[in-house]
Amino acid sequence: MSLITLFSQAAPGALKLDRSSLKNQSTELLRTYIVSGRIPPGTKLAERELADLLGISRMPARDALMDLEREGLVVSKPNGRYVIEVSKADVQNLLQVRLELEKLAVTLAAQHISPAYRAALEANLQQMRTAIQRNDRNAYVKSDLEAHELIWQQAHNPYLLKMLHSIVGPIFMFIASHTEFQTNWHETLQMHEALTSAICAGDAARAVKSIEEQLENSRQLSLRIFA
Amino acid sequence: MSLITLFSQAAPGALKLDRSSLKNQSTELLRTYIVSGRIPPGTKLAERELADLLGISRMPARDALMDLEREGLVVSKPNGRYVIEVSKADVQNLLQVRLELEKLAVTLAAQHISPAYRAALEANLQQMRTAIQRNDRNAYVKSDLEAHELIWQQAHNPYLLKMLHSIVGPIFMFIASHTEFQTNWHETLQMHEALTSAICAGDAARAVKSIEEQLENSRQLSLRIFA
DNA sequence: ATACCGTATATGGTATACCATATACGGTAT
DNA sequence: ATACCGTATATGGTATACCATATACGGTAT
Repeated sequence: MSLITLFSQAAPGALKLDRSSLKNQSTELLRTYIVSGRIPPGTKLAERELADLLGISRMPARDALMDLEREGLVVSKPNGRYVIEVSKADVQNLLQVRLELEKLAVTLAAQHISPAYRAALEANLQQMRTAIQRNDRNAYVKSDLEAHELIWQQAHNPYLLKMLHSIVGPIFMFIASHTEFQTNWHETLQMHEALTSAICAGDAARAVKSIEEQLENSRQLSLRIFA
Repeated sequence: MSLITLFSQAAPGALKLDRSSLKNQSTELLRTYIVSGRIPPGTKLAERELADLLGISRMPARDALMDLEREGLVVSKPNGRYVIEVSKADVQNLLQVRLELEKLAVTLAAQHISPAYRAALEANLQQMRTAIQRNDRNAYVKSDLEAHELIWQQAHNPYLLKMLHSIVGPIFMFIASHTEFQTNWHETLQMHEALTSAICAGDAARAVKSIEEQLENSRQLSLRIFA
């Protein structure tokens, strides 16, 4: 399906951009669409088409595409740019790297625990519980991402944060493009609760164990998708 | 010192670019100069100045600078782009992340050992020994980098490789900009030999231990620089 | 002498036109 | 019918002009 069709069908109102930093706005808009699966893997992304669609010139559109390319969500082929298609090996490799980075992140977060941070983690858990009660998938995914984001922030290592951001994009895109395979929400909630409690207790070892379980779970899910 | 002065003094011949892919050539040229310290931390990098210097238009120059910005070697401030200045905290944070990635890399490399790969590692060690005998600093640094590159490649995880590439840039830049603090070459060689032997034996645990020592050494060196 | 204000200047951002190259596609010779 | 060749077309790459904004700097009022 063409890019234009996808946009005009799904999001008639989402195409307005402020007149400041068209490049960054385009990047964020495209990233959201790609990671959420609304622009599916394999979609062709041509500079001119994108520029026309957003009502801007080729330059900011081009810049946005190059950003996403470096971010790993877009690949260049000799005849144009495309949304990445994540293979089985890709998911395994991505999760393998992510695991090590997340282990470091939870370890550092557990060392930097503070009352305010504890409260933020608790508030996030509450959001997740509410989302589950209401059966609100979007709210659930959002709170899930925010939980990790909180931990990454609290590690106080900007390089680690940057790497986690960049590796998580393709993983979430992959999961989003296979919504038919649902995660068990209650199970995930329990794992989040265990992780939060370990971090709040300053127990790095338990936190590492918890994140290992959580990502092993993701790995199993992705294996089922390819099976 | 201005960018133009730095270039014209040091490298009268290095400013020729082919007419294909000016952007990538500019990126590589600049990266080499920054990582080696020939363009020192804090240098201002203006699009127009760079374009004039290379005899190209602003667009490929701009693209190159944006590449390096995402790579972490350049930062944007409200009044222009600058070569990063690595603080004490930066080095610690960078090495902390690098350690986890390198541990994963040597573990995977040890699992993928093959005769051809063994030979490549041995050849690299020989290069390093020759460089030390000849007291050739450039050849030494080159063989050092190549040793790591070999291991990263052999891990067979493209995402890990990409991350290691991007994190090592600022670290090498930092070390290069403090050449007055020399590493002990023979000590480094011994550590490389130990690491190589562990990987060739397929002994992941020993390889991890070896890379830990090596990076702890780098950390101590950088601490001395700031002391 | 000092504080302020306004203009000059430098910067990155954006739009547009043109170029090089690779692909797609249709016509033509056999 | 098939293989080939050449042109049309789409793509990203590059050059250039203009714009918006932030800073620097000099003049002027007090």
